[in-house]
Amino acid sequence: MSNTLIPCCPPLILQHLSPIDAEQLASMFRVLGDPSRLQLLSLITAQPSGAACVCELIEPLGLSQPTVSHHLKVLFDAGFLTKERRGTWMYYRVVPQTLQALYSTLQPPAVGAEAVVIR
Amino acid sequence: MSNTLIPCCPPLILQHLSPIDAEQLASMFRVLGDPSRLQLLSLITAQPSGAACVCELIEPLGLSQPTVSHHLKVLFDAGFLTKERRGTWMYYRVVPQTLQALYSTLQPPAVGAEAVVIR
DNA sequence: TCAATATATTGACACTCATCAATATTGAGA
DNA sequence: TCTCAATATTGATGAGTGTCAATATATTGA
Repeated sequence: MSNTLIPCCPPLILQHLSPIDAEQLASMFRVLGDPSRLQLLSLITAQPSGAACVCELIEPLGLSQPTVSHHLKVLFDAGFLTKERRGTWMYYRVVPQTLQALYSTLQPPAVGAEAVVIR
Repeated sequence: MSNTLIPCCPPLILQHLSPIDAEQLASMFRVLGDPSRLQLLSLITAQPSGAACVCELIEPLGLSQPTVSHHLKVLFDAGFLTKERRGTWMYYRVVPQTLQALYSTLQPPAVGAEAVVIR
């Protein structure tokens, strides 16, 4: 009732982080560590269709076309976006599972989380 | 049953992200975008007492003392750690609320999340 | 006050990366 | 095939940053 803890989301803990895991995880956070890329994720998500072409993203970001393409490539390579051709346009779409997986790494093992959800 | 969605965690959406919010959020992710800093958070959390002094963190990280102090300062300045003097030692402790707040920004408004949890 | 220990700061260097201009590539239509 | 529009790539540049050696600061104990 008055419990302020979200049932499925126990306190965040980074457990047994090997150097390799740390580098992998850090590389994902590094991708999100740029305001333009966060705005891209936000803008694409905000589209009614859930997808956006490059030309729709240039003006709201206030960056050059090559720079926007660069950021989209970084997001794509990291698995945050998918892309699909439609004629000359390339439509990008957010992959929610990637963000989901990312912050799952900040939580205790899924077993414990599952248990809390189920019981 | 066969629903793969976690009840309390609807698809991640970054909504209405202003340039200022984007920069603030990105700066937090940037702090986590370094493997040494992730390892520091992991190591400190793993301590039975929940706290660790600098001298305990140097050897497992394999970095120089000034570099470890530097990373601790970055984490402290961003609100991921607290510090407390005990004699000549300085003990650092993880602030779970900061990590919690960080990934809350990746989710839809709490209202929607609450609703999903309750039903 | 002095010495020893723990931590923080400074300065320098190498490396990464965000950005743009210029150019290349791709696809559609004539 | 040619042209045009949309996107991607290349190369260059400047800003940021992770790292260390050297040094400074702070605390304890004699």
